[in-house]
Amino acid sequence: MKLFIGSLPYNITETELTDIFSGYGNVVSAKLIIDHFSGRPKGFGFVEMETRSEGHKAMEDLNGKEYKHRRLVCNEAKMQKKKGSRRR
DNA sequence: TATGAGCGG
Repeated sequence: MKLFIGSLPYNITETELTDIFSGYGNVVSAKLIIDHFSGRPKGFGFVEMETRSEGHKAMEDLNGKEYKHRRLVCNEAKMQKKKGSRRR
C-alpha cells in the first residue's frame, strides 16, 4: 500500500522514513520528493508497505504525529503505479 | 541558501 507523507522536515532522509514506517510493518519502498530544478525539496514523500493493514496502521498512527517538531501528515497515495486497483 | 502545502519517476 502506498502512503503519501507530508509535512516532512527538509532534513529527513528516506532511511528515516523507512525506519519510522518499518516500526509498523515491512517497508517495501520509501521515496522522498525533491525538486532538483529549484533545489527545493517538496517536503513530502511516499512510502509503500507490504500490506494494506500495515499501511493503514502506520498511516493512522503517523497521521498527526509529531516528528522533528513537525506535524506529520499521512494519507493514501492517489497515484497508482499499476492499474487494476480494486475499488468498491 | 530559505521555506511549508503538498501526490512522485
